[in-house]
Amino acid sequence: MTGHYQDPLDSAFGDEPEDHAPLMPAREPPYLSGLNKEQREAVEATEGPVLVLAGAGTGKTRVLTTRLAHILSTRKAWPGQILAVTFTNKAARELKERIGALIGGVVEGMQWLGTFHSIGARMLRRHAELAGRKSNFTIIDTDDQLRLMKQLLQAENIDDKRWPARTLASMIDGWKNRGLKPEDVPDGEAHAFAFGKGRSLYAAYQERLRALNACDFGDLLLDVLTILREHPDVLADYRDRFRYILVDEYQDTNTVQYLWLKLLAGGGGSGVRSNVCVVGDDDQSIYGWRGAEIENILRFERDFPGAKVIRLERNYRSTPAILGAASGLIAANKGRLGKTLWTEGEPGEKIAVKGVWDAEEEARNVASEAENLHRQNHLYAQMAILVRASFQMREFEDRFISLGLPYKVIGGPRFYERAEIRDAMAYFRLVAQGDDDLAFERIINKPKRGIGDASVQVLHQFARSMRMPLLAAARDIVVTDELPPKAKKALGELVGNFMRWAEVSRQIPHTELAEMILDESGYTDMLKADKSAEAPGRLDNLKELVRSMEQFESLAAFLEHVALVMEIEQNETEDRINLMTLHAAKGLEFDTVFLPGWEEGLFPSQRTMDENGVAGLEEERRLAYVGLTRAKKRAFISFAANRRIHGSWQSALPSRFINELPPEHVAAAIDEGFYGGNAGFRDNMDGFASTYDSPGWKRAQANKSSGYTRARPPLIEAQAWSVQTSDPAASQFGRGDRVFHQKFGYGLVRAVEGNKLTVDFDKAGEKKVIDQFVTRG
DNA sequence: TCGCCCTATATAAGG
DNA sequence: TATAGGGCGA
Repeated sequence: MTGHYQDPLDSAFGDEPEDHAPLMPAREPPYLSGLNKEQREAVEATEGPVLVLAGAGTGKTRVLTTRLAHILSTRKAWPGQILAVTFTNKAARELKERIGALIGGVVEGMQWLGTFHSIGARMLRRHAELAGRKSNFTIIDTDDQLRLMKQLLQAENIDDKRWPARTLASMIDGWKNRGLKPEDVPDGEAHAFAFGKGRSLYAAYQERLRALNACDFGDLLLDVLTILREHPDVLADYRDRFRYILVDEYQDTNTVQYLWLKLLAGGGGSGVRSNVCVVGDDDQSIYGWRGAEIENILRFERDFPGAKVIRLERNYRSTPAILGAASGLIAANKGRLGKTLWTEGEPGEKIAVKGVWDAEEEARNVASEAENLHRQNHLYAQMAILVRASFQMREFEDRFISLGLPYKVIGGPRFYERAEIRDAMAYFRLVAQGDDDLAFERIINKPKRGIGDASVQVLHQFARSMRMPLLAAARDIVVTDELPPKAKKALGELVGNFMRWAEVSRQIPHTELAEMILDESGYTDMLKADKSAEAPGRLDNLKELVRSMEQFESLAAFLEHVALVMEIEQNETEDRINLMTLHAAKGLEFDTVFLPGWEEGLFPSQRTMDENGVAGLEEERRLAYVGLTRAKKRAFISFAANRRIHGSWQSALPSRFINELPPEHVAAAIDEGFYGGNAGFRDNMDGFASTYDSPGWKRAQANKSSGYTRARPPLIEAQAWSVQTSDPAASQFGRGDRVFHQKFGYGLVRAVEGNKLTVDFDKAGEKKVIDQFVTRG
């Protein structure tokens, strides 16, 4: 049986002619065998611009690696003549490893295979002087970025309560993502921050970075773009060098990356017909909030006239049922390039959709389902729970811990983002580069050595007047009487330490140096004295940090790696269930996928819809599509009628995405007891499918999304799903009423606010509930 | 300068 | 509900 899903938007492009020259079978290289027709075409179409639309699970990575291997083994280019860009280090690593496996041995010399940022850093170090920097510039992290901006706001006397540094940081990031230098920022946008100070703050920030010989992640791309634009000789050199260009996840490129690429690839009427191949899937574009422009991929054929478009549509991952559900869902989006994914085999299990009372029950269900599968010899490692927001993880973790079910969280705070690691890194950075003021500020009083804000201010003043970096200024200030004796002594010791560390750094291995710094600075002692629960873990992390330094030749090499990679590799052999956000799941696959929290407001996220309207909703829908297509064999979707968000209870309707799943691929269930004591409704509702097919349900959905007349749904839905939409004035309860709630029991109404009641429950304490969930008691 | 308490706030997270 | 950061008293 074949699942074949017609996509109504599929006619956006015509079929490609089959015009490639057939290879002689006898001489066919082994790596080509096993590729399907389209994959093979994508591998062999090496010349001219190519867009490979790779649907979920269609063998994209295989095509990418084979294509590169093909170019190398047919000697079309040397490794150093290929530019291959990815978004994540993981993807870059995987490419490198798999090419090696294909052509035998390790690939040497692919120095231009990497992330946008690592390639940007490489280029910028080569031409640093053209961007007004020295080639040993520091790459600052988001912490440093924020600290710097706070200083700028303070210097400008801007109230950082009203205009938080975070907001400025994200505005500047946004501008950099769009390739805008301070002078390019449109007036209107510059005025959006602190009464028109946005642009000058951006300029001041850049000025400070330059003075610090530092740059942020955005600069790694924007400065390179500027250099390529303003120095035709440099551009010509790179154009000449890169015989083949390959970009992975093209739908995630932002404007700077796009402009950068277009310059290098010579698109847009430059007359150069370059061999640029971009690979991506418009249906999996989920990073608009990070600056990604889905338009880039939609527009590729116009940017590179005569581009060949190859669609990979045969899915090797999921069952027809899963693929059918996902295809049906994504069909609701407009403005797609359109693909018709298909697969072979038995239809497989339907998507299980289940409504539950609250998040706790949802977690109980998922856990017991997982245990069931595990008893039937399914590996936990082949199961994943994909949530929209990380706060949803808590319920699952609680449940797994109490059951002793092994789990692991993917993503989340990364190793190099931990405070203790950043502190240690700041010490190392400062030893390597004495004028790294941001690092110095970070650790000047960590561990506490009696140098408070006041002393730091004095030091700042002094450094500024002497036009010196802070560390050098500290060395000078301790022979004056500018500082109080205590601070003066402490600072003197610190400066002495740094001078000594810098000295011995030339003589001893950097791992030894690292240990010396951590011990002599008092940092390890501080953690040893710390009796909090986290302290031992932090000490372990520091040990791990020193251990990971061993793989690097020098301190400088290590620092560059950390700045760009931010993660530490860990080998995983234990059988554990995976818990992560939907975003973190992109590119992964599992036999079984649990998709909890499909509720209006949570998924699709209300905030995204408020901020970005239909485009936001469509991105949420793509996220749902990504989630579903992670599943190979089975998917479980659930939604909870009630959820505690930031401590207060909220009720929600099932996600509209549930309604958009083709019914033939869905098996729905309502949990027993969902209607609690409300006997009489249960008979109508024994199958959820009948509910959401019912006219009442459709009407409720229509009212929900139409936005204006929010009619109160019929009582039956009101009871079943609750509403956030009922008339605020209509609460039938008043202060002092005695009420009963299904979950919390009896209580006394303390306050009424629209349809929200604050109830003091006898057992559960004070809670906010929606009036539809209580009855008179 | 340190530490405690109070209050404001709350997606997603790559490099 | 949890946490982070600011304000204020010792």
